[in-house]
Amino acid sequence: MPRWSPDAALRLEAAALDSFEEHGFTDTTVPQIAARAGLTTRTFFRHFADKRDSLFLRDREFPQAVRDFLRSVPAESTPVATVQLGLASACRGVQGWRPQIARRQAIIRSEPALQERDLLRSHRLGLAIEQSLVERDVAQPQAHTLAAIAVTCFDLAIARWLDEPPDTDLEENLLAVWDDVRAVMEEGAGDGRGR
Amino acid sequence: MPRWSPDAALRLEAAALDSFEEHGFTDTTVPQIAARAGLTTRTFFRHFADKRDSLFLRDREFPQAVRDFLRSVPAESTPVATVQLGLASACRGVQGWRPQIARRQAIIRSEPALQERDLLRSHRLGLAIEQSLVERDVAQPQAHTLAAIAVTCFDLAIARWLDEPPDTDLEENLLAVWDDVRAVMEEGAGDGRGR
DNA sequence: GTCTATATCGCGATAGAC
DNA sequence: GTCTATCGCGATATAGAC
Repeated sequence: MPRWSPDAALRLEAAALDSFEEHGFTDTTVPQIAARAGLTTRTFFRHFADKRDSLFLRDREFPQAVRDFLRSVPAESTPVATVQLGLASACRGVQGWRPQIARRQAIIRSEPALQERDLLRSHRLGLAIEQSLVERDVAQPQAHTLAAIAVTCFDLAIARWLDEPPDTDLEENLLAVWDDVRAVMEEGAGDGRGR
Repeated sequence: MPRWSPDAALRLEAAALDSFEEHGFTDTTVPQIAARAGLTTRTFFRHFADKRDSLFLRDREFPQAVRDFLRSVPAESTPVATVQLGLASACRGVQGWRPQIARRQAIIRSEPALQERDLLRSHRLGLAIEQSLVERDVAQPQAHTLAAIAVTCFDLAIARWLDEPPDTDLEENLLAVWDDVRAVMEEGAGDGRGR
């Protein structure tokens, strides 16, 4: 039997989520979280950069997963189609985590510091998409913009999804959002005075 | 003669910028910044939420200025045209601050914690645009998306502007970026297989 | 303005895995 | 033995309470 079990980060994440729900983010101390996970404060900080970071363990591998998936999309696929495929894949990856995501969102909403950290999550997702597009020979500015649009759609779809019954399909939400965005885009493609 | 001069926040901001450039962000302490501005640590925290915040004093009034400007745009203007006018106005407001912005960007790039704070700046600008659009009876999701695109364009234009000679016009950069975005949008308006 | 909690992190030691 | 994850102690600065 090992002296320490190998899932320290996961236990810390669970302990943090529970603690934040019970006492609120600010009134929870790192020693409390660590103790709850059966670990020390020092160990907490070896796994997480700060208290906020403990809520975002799950998202660490997400950008890489997106990059990996986008690399598997055929080169003939247009940038927009590629991004759509990527988002659909991301939806499938996220679909099963709805309860945890809902719990986390509730905590994030309650704390500006966490909202800020959540922006970093979005930003990193955008960066992964942007880099993947550049790898596919999309020009930097276009890649940047398209990635920003994609992230906006994704976040918007998640927000709507969490407002709906638990069995709703995230991917369907995403398609609906994408259509909304397309409407904005088509207006934007004109001369600014409608088409 | 007042016992304290009325520009405490401005002096602290300048002191912070200088200190960060000299010793780096992490190696600069708040007492150092405060002393340099001839003030106490306590006073620093009366003006700024945290160390990072001292670099973003200028941006506080920015969202409100954008809101005010957008309220002055005629109601007949389409959402996209309105946003374009708003960004052009923002460009004019920012144009004069190029040296300070360039110095700040260099520091931000060096420190992940500051990059995260910078995302909050973008987010708040987006929020101001989104809210202004909703006030003009644009539907929430469309307003959200259009605001995200606008912020993306603005940030991209600033980034390009800082890479170019000091006398370059920011507004011209913005128009160029907007055209790039329009290209992406037009492809996005199709069936995902190009047009 | 002063005082204090606690977030954060450097360092050396330890204990199992291989 | 070497490597890695953890622990325990201690120092400092941030940030907020009084």
